[in-house]
Amino acid sequence: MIDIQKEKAELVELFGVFFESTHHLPPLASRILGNLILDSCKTGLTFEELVERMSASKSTVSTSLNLLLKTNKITYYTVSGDRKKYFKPAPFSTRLQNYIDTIEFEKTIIDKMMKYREKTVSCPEERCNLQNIQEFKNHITSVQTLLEHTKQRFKEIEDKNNQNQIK
Amino acid sequence: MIDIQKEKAELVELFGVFFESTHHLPPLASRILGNLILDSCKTGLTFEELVERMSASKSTVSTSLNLLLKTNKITYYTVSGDRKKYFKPAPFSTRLQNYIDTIEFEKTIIDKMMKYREKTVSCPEERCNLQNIQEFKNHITSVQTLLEHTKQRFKEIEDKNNQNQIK
DNA sequence: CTGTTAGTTCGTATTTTTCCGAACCTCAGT
DNA sequence: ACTGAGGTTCGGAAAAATACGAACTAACAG
Repeated sequence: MIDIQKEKAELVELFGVFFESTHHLPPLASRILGNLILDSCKTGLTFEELVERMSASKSTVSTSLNLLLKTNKITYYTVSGDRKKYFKPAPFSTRLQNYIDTIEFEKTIIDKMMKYREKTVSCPEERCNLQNIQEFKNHITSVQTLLEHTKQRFKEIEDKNNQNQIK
Repeated sequence: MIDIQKEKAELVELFGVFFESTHHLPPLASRILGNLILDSCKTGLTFEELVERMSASKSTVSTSLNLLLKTNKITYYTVSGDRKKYFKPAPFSTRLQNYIDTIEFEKTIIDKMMKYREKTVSCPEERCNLQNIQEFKNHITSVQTLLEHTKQRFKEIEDKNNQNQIK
């Protein structure tokens, strides 16, 4: 029993470190997200449960949750006749969309860079480099397509699950 | 002329914002990386040139460059009989490797999570969720394979270029 | 209309990050 | 052995991020 608790704590910590560095999230927000992911399929965690688990203040938990909501990392649902919010990690389709958006942004920068470079090429090496950049852009476009495809698959699964719950 | 300068400054800034948020880099390091990328195919920029362009202190530029080197975002080469270092962005193959490593880390976390979850499943929903996680893991493995493939392609191009330079 | 639950907002304390300048190091030329 | 170029290292200042508590709001229950 105590081992399971410990294993869970270590996992939350691992997720924490991962989210802090890859998603650029504050420590507490990262741990909250880790906790939600580990308990995701259960009913979801309430504000108060999180305050207790994290042993953090209400204000910080509130701010963190709002940050996670704004960046589409989590969602919440409510039950009528109950004022609590039940927080869950955002569905995979949404999380994948975040990556797609990042790549989209990267592509617009690359386009601008290529336009700038075309105006300023001064040696054959630079021309060759431009080709490489185009290759790189093609590559991230493939990644984007792959992400889009997976997102669509998850979306279908998620929609089906939602319909079952409504029934 | 002045327009080109302005366009370049805007691009450095765009790259700066992008690297700060996606690679979690300090402002100055991000701008340095942006500058190196924009001037990449030329001879590379020296320490002093960077100090001047960034109008930052030597110490900060030194620290930033070492950070960028340690995280494999840039490289440098030297010319014999010249003590200067010429900094360039790391080749695409190396930059792609960074993403591959991140995904590798993510996979180990997912594996640990799945082991934990298998021990603690308590409802059919959770079992379904586990399947989704497996699907997600399969997805990021495909991304990894795609990255690996592109990396290999760039590696060949880069090796060929290096051999030409030696000749 | 009073109390309670479920949070939010705001000002501030604390911690961490980022950057700087001064002193220092190292190698090459003289 | 002295000088200068090309950096590095270290202590600290300034700025930014993170978390906190107290006061507040909004909705509902009695």
